[in-house]
Amino acid sequence: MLIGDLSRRTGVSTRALRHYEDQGLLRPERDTSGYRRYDEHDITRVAQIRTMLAAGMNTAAICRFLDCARSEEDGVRLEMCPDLRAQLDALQERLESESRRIRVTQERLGALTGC
DNA sequence: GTTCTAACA
DNA sequence: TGTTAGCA
Repeated sequence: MLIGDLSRRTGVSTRALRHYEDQGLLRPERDTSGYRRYDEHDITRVAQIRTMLAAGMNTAAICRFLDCARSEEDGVRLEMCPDLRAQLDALQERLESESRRIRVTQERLGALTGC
């Protein structure tokens, strides 16, 4: 299928699909016209990418661990390995650090407004 | 009409 | 990521 078809079937813009390719997340074939050709497998692949992005992973991490993704009935799951475990733990720590920073800012704002 | 690359009022 | 330009 062409990029337009994949875009419609996944709800992801053609711009984003090309970007994912630039980031090494997708490697579509090219026909004689230079048009990208995708297969059914790419549909689940895009879904996995979206799920991983939504979970806070950057494209570099997704590129490294996309093959660990498993699409099941209830959603996408990652097959854990020590390396991936470390990556996700580090991400979790950054997220918690940000949460604390936001909380402190909220408290300062509260003190500022007397609330 | 669709895709491609490149670039940004 | 959107959008637009100029092609094929």
